[in-house]
Amino acid sequence: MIAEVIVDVPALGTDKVFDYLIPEKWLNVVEPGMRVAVPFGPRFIQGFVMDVKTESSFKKLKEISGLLDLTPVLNNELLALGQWIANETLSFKISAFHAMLPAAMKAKYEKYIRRTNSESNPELESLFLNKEEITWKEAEHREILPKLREQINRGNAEVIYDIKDRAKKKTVNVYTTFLTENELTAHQNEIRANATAQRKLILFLLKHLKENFTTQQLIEFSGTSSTAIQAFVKKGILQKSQDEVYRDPFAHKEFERTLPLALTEEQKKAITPVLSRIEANEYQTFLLYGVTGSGKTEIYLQSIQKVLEKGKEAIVLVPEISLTPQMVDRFKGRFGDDVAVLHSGLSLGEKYDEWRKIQRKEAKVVVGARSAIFAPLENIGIIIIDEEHETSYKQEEQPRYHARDVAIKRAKHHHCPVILGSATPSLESFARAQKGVYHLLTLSKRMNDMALPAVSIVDMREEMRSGNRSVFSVELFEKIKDRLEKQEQTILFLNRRGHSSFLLCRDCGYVMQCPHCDISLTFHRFSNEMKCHYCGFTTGVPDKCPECMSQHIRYFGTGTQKVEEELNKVLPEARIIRMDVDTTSRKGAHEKLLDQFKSGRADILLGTQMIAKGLDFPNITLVGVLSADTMLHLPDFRAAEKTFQLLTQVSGRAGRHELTGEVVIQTYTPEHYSVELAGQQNYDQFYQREMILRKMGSYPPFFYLSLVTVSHEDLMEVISATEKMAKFIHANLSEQAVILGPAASPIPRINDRYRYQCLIKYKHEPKLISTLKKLLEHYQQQYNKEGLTISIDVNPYNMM
DNA sequence: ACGCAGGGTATT
DNA sequence: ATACCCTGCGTA
Repeated sequence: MIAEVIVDVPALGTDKVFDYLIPEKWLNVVEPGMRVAVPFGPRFIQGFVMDVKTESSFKKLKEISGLLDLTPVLNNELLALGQWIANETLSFKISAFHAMLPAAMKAKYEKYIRRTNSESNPELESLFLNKEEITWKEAEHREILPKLREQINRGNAEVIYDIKDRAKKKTVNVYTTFLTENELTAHQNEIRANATAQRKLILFLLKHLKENFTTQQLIEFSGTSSTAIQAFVKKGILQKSQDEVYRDPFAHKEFERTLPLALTEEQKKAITPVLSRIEANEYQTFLLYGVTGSGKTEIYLQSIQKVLEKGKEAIVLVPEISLTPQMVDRFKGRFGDDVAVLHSGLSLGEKYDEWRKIQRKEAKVVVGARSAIFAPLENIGIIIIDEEHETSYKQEEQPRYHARDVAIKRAKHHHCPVILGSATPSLESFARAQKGVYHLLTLSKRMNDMALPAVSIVDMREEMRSGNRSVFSVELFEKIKDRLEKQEQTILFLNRRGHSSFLLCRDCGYVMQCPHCDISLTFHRFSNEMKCHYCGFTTGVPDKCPECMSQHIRYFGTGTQKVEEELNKVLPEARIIRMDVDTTSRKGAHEKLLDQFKSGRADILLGTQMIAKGLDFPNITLVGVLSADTMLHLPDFRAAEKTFQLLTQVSGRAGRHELTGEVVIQTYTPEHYSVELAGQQNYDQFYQREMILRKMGSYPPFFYLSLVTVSHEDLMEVISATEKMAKFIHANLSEQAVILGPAASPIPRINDRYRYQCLIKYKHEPKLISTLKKLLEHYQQQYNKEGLTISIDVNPYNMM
């Protein structure tokens, strides 16, 4: 028998199956979806078995050299899904498969040189330093590779390729006695009278024949000692073995069980079509458009309930870590141990264990970030994507897939519904719902009929004119003070992204730039350095302007730290929690800070992006957005949409319970429709206005986009290569396709490489993928020879 | 004539 | 990706 294998080499030339003989001993073991070790050229690497067949057109086949799994890690559905993703996103198949599995399962290669001749030989002794084997790295370091090669040729040594997983299964030692009662009694009589620990242990074992106990359990239950256990192992009374255990990230957490809540009329109306699709085993994508606080989660929970009752499984996608603690509480509270959680806050090993729990069918509900869409469930009854509009559902590295597309693909396979939920749906999804491609479900009322918070928009230019140069407008400041007096809580939101604190000379306008990238350097207070966020370049902070020598060189762009300092100055009595990358990078810090705020041990929660979503605390009655327009001016056609979504989401944090909420949005562009309409919480009108602009600009959802970015050290090379590519694309697509560019990328240089791009806008281009594939193949030689890089993003979200 | 570096190429 | 082979140039 012959296996078709995709090898672990992400390159154009190897993105196809290679045939290998299946050795006799594994004839009935090797199956599609398993990972195997294969000889590839002179080395050994990992590969995925695609198929098993009886004949090959290739003559001299090599044998599979090892198995990495005993059961397939990818079932047929996932195997096909991976190939589909590779094709749609122009990625290598191997990259797609890696994206579908926990990182722990990505192969780790280690190379050794082993001594095979054990006869006394001074040269071998000196090379191997009296060891059996040395690592390749060590040999390289000691510069003895040529000598070792000679020994290998003489047959005195060999190269060993070791392929391992990145994380191991965690095991504990367990002990069992397989002796009979009589045999144990015989042993009992031989134990010295003063060996109390041993006596206790044997009495205990007599009552628990053939049962498994860990060291801890034995000591605890029988009052014995670890020495006694070891002694029994030696005597053969106890058998030691390894038991696999899961690392449980929630081991020390109790989840309060909850029961389904009574649904409102509106919720009932929304859930009915979902339940009937679940019942009928039919695919349908629903767009659940519900204002913040309208009870979308309860709809998710009760839909899943139905799915579980039918004996099926569910996937729930949530955007990144930020809302996971609260979300996890709700899902674990309702479904207990049936829930597996996959998110980036878990360690490599923890993720691996959660994944295996799913694969072994020990979990039925998977809650997780983007990659959880690949959960190895075999009987999916529903897929839910919460905060559907979030851009984190698009992976920005190869394979550049969108979890929404994958969800729909899987749902069609499993004949089950998908729910896309959002208070501010992406224009793409809302337009599809309008067209009837998705089924629109609307929740227009907040639970308990709470009013939406009152929003006031403050023009910061006015503040500036009237002499207020603080980051707080008079109105916001007064309101914060008011909350402090009333002992209510405030959230202050600062969107630092795209507006990091850069260094600007007030006299000549000099902005400190990265010498390798066309981007300004960011000031890092913690390390007191200027840093480039793209290439990592770091330099000291100048005390005068390098251009004009002026002393008036200042940091611009207000960071959370600066706001915290200012708050401390003007409101020394306020207890502040700051949440940003710096304060939440430690494991569990996120949850800790939120708990602290929730329990009322702080008055103000000051933070970035991460506090915009999902927070639901009863005592928050004021939300302040310090500057609403930081992302409005990014070179991105979705800038207005992102601003609207963010402002609406943040505003939704206020007054979700008994107390009414207020929102203050500070902005330099109060007249912009995204700011104005977010203030009114008017999605529908925003949708109308934005759609007109999208139509005029031929942008999604009216047109699809694909972005080709070319980079090279030489500017002229990039321009001419990109021009050729634009022509090539143009020649291969229909007349309706619009090709923009070549034009310099929004960040024209990163890491000393110039970047040019070419944007393709199209409605229906069946030949697009094949054209882009041809393009990649065609320019491959150039790519190799001159260091030209081509990257293609089909349906890009990040235009940079 | 040999040695080494750099590029090109195949990997089942 | 990576190990290997080949070519070309430099040195002996």
